[in-house]
Amino acid sequence: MDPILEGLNAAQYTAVTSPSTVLQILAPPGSGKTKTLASRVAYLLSHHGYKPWNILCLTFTIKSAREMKERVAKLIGDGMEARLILGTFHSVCRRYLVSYGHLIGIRKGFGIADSSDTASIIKRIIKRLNLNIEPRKAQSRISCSKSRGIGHAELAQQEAKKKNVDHEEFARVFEAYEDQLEKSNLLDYDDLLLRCVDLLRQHPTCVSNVEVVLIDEFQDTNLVQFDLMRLFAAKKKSVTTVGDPDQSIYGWRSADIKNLKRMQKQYPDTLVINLEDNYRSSGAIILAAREVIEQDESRVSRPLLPTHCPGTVPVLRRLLSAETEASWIISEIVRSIGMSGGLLAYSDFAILLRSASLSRTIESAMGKAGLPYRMVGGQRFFDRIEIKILLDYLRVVSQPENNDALVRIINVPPRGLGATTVKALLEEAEAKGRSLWTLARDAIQGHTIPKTRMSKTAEQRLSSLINIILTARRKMLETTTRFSPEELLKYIIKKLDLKAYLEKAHENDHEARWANVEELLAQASDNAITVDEESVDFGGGKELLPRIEGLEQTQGNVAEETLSKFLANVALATELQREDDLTEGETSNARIIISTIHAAKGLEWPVVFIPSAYEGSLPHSRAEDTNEERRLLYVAMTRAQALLYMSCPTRNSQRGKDRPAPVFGFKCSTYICLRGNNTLTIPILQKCFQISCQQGAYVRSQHSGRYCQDSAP
DNA sequence: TGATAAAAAGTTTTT
DNA sequence: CTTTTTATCA
Repeated sequence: MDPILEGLNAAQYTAVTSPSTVLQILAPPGSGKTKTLASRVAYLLSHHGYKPWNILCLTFTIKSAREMKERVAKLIGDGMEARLILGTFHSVCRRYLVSYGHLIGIRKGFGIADSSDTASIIKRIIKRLNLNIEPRKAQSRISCSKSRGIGHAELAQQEAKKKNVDHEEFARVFEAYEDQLEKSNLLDYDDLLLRCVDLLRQHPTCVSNVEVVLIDEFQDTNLVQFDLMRLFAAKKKSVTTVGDPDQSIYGWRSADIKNLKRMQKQYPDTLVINLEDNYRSSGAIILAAREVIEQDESRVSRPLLPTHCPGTVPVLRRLLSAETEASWIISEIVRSIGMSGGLLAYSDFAILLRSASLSRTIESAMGKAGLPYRMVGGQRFFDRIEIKILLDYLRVVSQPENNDALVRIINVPPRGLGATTVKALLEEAEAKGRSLWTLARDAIQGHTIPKTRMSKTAEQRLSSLINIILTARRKMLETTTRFSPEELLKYIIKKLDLKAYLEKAHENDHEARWANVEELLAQASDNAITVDEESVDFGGGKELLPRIEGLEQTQGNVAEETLSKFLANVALATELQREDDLTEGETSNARIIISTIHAAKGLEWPVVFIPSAYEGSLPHSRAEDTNEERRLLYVAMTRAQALLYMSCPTRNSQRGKDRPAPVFGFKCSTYICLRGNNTLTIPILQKCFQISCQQGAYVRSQHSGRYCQDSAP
């Protein structure tokens, strides 16, 4: 039997081998979704004779792109996987825009504005226009508009009819924002997709080679991504999507579940295949998870069948405080490892959180107990201040006309150019229609004399900054051999005397910060940063995208593009793979994982904890869609293979002093109680669901048997 | 005008 | 408990 088809069940086999050109696979948690998709790619390659460079495979996260690639490699090998067009929506779009952006007037070497860039641009605009919209709101609204394919021009038209002050102000912010991005030659996350849609609409030949499009996590696509799918598949109209409506947890990012139906309408001969068997979790866990998801009455019922035995029943535990909760989790971990006789390792445990900020108590308890852990999600490595400084320097080297990056570094380390001076310079540049960089450079070189006055020392220091940038640029452009951003970083660090600056500015923890800098250097040098598949062979002269007859791809300076790609990868990377910190003989995977639920999607562990499962946190108090929060809990629960623990503290010490937990109409004492035959009723998401509990699971309770009582003193 | 100190306010999830 | 804004001083 063909090794590609080995070990597939009937439904998976049908999905992998289906001759239908349009396929919609609905795959609940643990049903072998990625396996099926990877097998289909392998099958198409080996049985249909497709060439890998004509297959386009889109995912949402870098992690799943990587996994996809590994799986295909395992199935067919032969280096085929490296030649697939495979990556996240954003990275693939970036690739097309780099190669063909010139066709729709996108300037060479554009940068990517990450969410903090976006935030600061919007903040500045609102301040300048003297509006009183909340910057965060404006930001999400802009992104929402864009994800529905509505630009500021269309929006302005719409708003003209509405005649609403709020809307009008928003439209102004939107326009100014777009204008600012254009000026700085930046594209934000939504632009990457939106402009790629423009490109493919106007120049469909760019993707005329594409024979099949495959999309993972289809329930997370938004309208623009749906358009992208259509456009990518325009020639052969062959599309395979995999997804699960029950795991749609990105509605807040404008993911539109209607895309499933929309796809069936777009391609009338869509074949829908349901995978139903769960190979991941114990029967009891599936049962509990199903009870949660089935509370959603608007949901179309689809079966999820356990293949494993019932196993141990999930546990819900109510505890005094977040601290108690953390130490309970730790004691459970230690106990399980002990009782399993070493069968379970640290890496078999995961703690999944609604919000990253909840990790604090758990992390500190872990630290005290000396358990090795790794936090996934939360603050990104690249968001650390010292790293951002360096990256901003690189961005200025890459694109000096990026005003925002320049503003952020112009007085770091302090050069005597305070807010007022910078503001004056910016206004002058604006008035002259030049970038801040050009203005400053010409001023220093004596071509023009700026109106803005500054002190002699400030002028000298500014001059040295400009020289650093100019020299760095020259270094980069003159490089003909292998170039790595590391050299530039080293040069900048040396010139700035960054170490001394960090020691002065962050007395307490400058060592940790310097370590981060060194980490960044390591990442920049060994290409580990190029998490994105396409970047690996950049220097080798391999083509980014298959060459298309009669279409010219942008060719640029190799070093310049390496730097811009490095920066793009940083902007698109969620986290950094750190395999190198194996301290004290531990292996890097011998760690307990603490993660947000969102970041845990697609993963699985033998033992999963879901702390802070109380109303206000899950469902989150600021969430708009309770059903989505419910699905979030469903996703979290279905990460567990053998043991599932949920817990909730009765008190909340987030604001310093102990205070009763946010109630939101949910009274622990009323809802959490042990009924006659060992059945716990849990108030999750307004409706109760029941988990029958094994006798003895609570024997170690401080409240010997009396679960009905509120444990708060 | 810029740096420092004190006060205030703010916390969802991610490409 | 931390980060960002505002008031004061050099």
